[in-house]
Amino acid sequence: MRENTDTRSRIQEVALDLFTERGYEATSLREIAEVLGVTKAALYYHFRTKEDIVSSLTEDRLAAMQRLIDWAQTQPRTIETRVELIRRYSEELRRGRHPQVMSFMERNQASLRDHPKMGGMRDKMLELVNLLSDVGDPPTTRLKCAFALFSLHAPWFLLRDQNMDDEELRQVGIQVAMELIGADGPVSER
Amino acid sequence: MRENTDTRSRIQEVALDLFTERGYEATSLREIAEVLGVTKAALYYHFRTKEDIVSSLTEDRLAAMQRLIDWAQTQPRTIETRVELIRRYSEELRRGRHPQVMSFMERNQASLRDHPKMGGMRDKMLELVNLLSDVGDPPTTRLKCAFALFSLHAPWFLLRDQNMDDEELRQVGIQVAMELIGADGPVSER
DNA sequence: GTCTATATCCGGATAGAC
DNA sequence: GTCTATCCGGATATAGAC
Repeated sequence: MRENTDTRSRIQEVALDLFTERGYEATSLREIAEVLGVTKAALYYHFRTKEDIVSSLTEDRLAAMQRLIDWAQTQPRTIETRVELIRRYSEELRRGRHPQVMSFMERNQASLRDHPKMGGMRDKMLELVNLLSDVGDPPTTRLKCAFALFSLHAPWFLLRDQNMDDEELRQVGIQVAMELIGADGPVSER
Repeated sequence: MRENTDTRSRIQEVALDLFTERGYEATSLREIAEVLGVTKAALYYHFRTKEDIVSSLTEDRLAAMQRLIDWAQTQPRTIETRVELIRRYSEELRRGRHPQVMSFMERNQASLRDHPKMGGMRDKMLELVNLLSDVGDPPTTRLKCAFALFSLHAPWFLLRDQNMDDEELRQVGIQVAMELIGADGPVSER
């Protein structure tokens, strides 16, 4: 584990790009190898299967989400905690390949449905929505909380046409998320 | 065109289900034929290619969106028009297979990226966002308008765990959409 | 309108040399 | 750590009988 040979990392990068743009199933290992200037067999030295490449891509993301959940569960269920949860979630997205990984999963939901790591992802997302809302809340509130999380990675593809840099997009996402959970601004409690 | 042989319609139905659940690329024509109790060759009588099945599935949806855009462009750019736009969009989703088709496209974005009909879909979505906002509006408003549209089909998969019927889910979507475009409720102009 | 049979191609994955 | 060569299965699509 954790053998960060340069090639391993390059494989991840190219695979993530192609999986996101052309689709997971539509991207063959041959194509990935071709872009890297190596052969399929070379990939199999670094990853046992195609699925394993996806696993390696999502592991960091899952671990980060779990840490966030663990933290939030030790905190009081106040609006301040939720604001901080949003802030920390968004902060994570500045590190590594997290935004691309989210985009990849977003756009390949159907193909990844049976992937071993996906169940965990869905559970963690649900858990985060639960932490952003209370048991008695109406469905509209739940929907808005789900959007709040979504809002933190959505700007990269929903606002692609505006030309804004990563940090600006991130701020837009945060602001809308805050409104959606009922902190700050006019989208408050109801 | 428009030969609504029973089988043709059944092919569409089965294909839509499988494409949505297992993924477009992962679903073979053999599987579709198997579920229907016919052979692959039978499918090729009704549809020239696999892509054509997708085209037939999305055509109604695209036409409905175009009608909506055409209508809105003849109206004043007021909040009342936007409220009515949301209402009509949501009303469409009660007819035919529209919600499933949206779900299918949502979950297979990457695989469908190069599909001929997809460019039109993206353009129309963008146009609708433009009709829900004004040129000078900040990016946060644009993001909220995009979410407003999304809110009209999202309940079906984001609120899957609550057990609510189609009409209840639709109402939840509408209410959140209204808040997001700044009509009704506390999520108003800002 | 549906079948059988087949052509053609390309996918993921493995074995074993270097 | 990367290569060549190859296996095996299943994909889309077509031809032509019924």
